[in-house]
Amino acid sequence: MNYQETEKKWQKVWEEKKIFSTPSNPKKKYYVLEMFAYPSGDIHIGHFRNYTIGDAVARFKKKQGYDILHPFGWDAFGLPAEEAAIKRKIHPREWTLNNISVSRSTLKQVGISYDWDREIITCLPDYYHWNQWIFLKMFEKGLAYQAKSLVNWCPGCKTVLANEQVQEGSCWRCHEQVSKKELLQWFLKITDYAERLLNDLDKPLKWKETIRQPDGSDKPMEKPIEWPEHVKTMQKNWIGRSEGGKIIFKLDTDETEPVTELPVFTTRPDTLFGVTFISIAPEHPLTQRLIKKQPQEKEVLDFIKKTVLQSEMTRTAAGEKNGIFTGRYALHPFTGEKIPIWIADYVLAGYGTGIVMGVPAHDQRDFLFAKKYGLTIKIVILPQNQTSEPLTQAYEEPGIMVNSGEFSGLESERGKKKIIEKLKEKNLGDFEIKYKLRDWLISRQRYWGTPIPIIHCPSCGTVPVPESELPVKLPDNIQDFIPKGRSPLEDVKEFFITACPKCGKQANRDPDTMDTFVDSSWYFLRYVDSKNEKLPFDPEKANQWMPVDQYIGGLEHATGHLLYCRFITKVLHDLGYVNVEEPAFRLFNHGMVLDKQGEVMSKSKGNVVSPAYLMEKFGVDASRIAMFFAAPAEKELLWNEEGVGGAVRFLNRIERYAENALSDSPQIAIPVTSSNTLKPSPQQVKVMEGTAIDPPAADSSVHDSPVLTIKLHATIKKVSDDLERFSFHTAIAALMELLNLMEEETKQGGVPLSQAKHCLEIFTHLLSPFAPHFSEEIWEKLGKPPSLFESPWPTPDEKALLSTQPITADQIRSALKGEIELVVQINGKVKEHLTAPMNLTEEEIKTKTLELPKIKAQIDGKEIKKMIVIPKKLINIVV
RNA sequence: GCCGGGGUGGCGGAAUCGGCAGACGCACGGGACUUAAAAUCCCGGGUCCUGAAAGGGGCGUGUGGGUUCAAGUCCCACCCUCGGCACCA
Repeated sequence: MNYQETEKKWQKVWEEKKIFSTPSNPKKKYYVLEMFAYPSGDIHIGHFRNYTIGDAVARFKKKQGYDILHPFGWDAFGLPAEEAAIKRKIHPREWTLNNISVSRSTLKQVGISYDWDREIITCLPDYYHWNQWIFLKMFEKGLAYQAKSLVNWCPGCKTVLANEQVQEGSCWRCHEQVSKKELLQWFLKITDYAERLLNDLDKPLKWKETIRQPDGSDKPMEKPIEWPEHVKTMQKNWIGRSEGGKIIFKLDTDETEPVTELPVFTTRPDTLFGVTFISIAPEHPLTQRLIKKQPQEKEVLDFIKKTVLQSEMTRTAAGEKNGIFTGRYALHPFTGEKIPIWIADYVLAGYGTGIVMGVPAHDQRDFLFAKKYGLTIKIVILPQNQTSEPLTQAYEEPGIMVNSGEFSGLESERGKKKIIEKLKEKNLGDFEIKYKLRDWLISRQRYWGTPIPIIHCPSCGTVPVPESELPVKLPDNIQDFIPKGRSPLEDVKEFFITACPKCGKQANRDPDTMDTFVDSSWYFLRYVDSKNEKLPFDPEKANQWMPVDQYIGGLEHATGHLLYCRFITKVLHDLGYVNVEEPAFRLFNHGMVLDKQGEVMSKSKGNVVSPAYLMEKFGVDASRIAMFFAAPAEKELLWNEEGVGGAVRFLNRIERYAENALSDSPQIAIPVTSSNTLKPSPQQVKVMEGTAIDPPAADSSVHDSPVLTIKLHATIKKVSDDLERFSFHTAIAALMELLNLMEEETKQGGVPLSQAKHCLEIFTHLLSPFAPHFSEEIWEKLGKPPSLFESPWPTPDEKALLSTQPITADQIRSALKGEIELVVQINGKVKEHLTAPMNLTEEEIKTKTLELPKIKAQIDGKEIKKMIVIPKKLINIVV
């Protein structure tokens, strides 16, 4: 088969017949979505793997009768476009759109079943218009706000970063060490949704009725999202909920100072009586006031200066903790005792209140700090039935409270509650829940992004751009993309200087652009109505198609994109634009593609494999089969070209079988020399012992091979189940087994032409999600009308299925004789096999087993303690 | 340090509910066909011991223990490895 011709031929048919167009009124919908692509050059083999998985799912579901939505688009804003612009002196738009057209053409050539009519490109105004719209809706609700705070600053990219974009203290993109800066920035209030984002990971949610039940029916259902457990766990850790309490320590003051409160957050209120110091983050605004006019003022200021300048990495690296005494004291809320206030570098300004109560006996960090500076260590929790002994490290487990006034003797878990309750009465504390999750910082001081639709007016303040004036277009005429630490848009006067929508006086636009994760946080909703000019999408259409039934992408987005898109979906839900509360019902994470040595593919290493190259060399279908077969889809794949040979051979064998089965005078099999030349030479037309498959018998007196029939139905079941659970490699292995048996049986002369054809037909259906072009071609050769993808997926005949699965040909043969092969073990070790009629009683089986010569010999003289008979499986003799 | 995944032939991997470990394939070795090569087809293979051979026996799923008639699968402890988080009070 000439694969290149075949590929083109069927891609054209699919397009002409609009096979993959989305139906407008879905009855039984299925939304398959792969994460869209960032267009940097052409797509690579990693993308190819991702999209091929989605393609197989979409084709399988289509054949099962679902109305499919399977769209694609481009995550087109972002820094690399600017970098390219600086390096090559071309406009980011040009670079981006060029890459899109190259990548799109590759994707079309590999025949992924997208509905290209719904394609979206986020850097075009008809898309980012709606980023701005969503931003304004959130601004109205108080979910978008501007605040001055300590934010992550990347000196490499010269812009701020969201928490999710800082990895091990470095920038996710350029890997420079991230520092902290205090800046006025825009945030989205994801923390308001922390509790829901956490709960909805496990809470049963109502889904529309078209999601299929395991039993095949289509009932409404209530169940939690089906996401991999590790993704859920990562999100839970990221959200980081902790229950505890807020406790107020009052500053020890004289009359000259106002009453000052030092609130702390703790998860261990039960250790309150063990507090021997208070520590405050160096960045905390209160510190400056505390130390004013203290004798050690200068030293403390020096310490703060030094610490704040250090990068987060060095500060948090080792266990070493540094601090300095402020000279001030706080008062214990129960005892009134004076407690020294320290400034400590291990206290984070951004979490809790930025002030911590130091309990060295029961917190390892406080312990190390106290040891270093010679502070008191006071034990207030003891393990059950133990007496107090000097500690070598903090005791952090629960226990019995001691030295805790009226609370002594209480079990610590109960004590937590009691202490807070008492403090609440005294107005010195309350129960509180804190999250590690911070609000989502979305402003970026860069050009290539969505302009923030806000105008800053000297008299009216922060004014949103009216909806009717959207989109605020990104200006084209920009000279300089080199980052300077403030947005380049500030230098584009026509853009930056504008009139205030309220008072009409001269005002400035907000010069920052949005984080590109805003674009990807709702794109799946745009696909349902990608050309809408009035709204980001029609709610009715969204309710028809949402949620995404199957989302497919890499694990790198577990705490970034996958959290943001859940957040924005909930916001849009609350605003009444969509019914679902979660964007995707099922999530699948595919593994990465690495090179032979297990190294990540990258341009700089020069080890990138392009789909275009594979297409050229092996054809799309053989490449797909090789990729599916090489490793489970969720695991990483070490790409090795040698594997493709096996895939090519597999397809050739199918083709050869088809040629034999379908030839007018099926007398012989013809060895195929290469996939392109199928011309039998006279020498080749010679039956050679062992060289070829004998033809399927045309003679109708030959009866169907029952072994093959049973295997065929077992394979239908196996492949269907495997597709459902994303086990593509075992599905292909099952097809290989079937082909092996088809050949073997045919060779024995036991397969009539009609059965050979029937097998091939079913085979073609089962192969089609993996090798779509090839399957269409065989389908056509079988005399079937195109397209194979309009023809339904086969279902196994239950009567032809054996109860035991999986089954080998030999097992089927025994079964056909009404016999079953049982394993005979002695003390759990396999010694013999017993072939016996299927319906023997346990007693008969026992007798037969003991008659086996080998078994007789082995148990000779030993006492049989017990015999265990597992019906249809095995006999174990215990001696 | 904490959380999660994983460890099975030369390699990728299979074993879906505790019941024949190594399906399927790659690479390899032998053979057939060929002037030759390629292609194709056939055969082989966990490992050790024993035997001239047919055969027979033992050991085998990271390590050590346990539960069970039976463990790759369940439990406990540990080692290695990959990924995430990392002073979150």
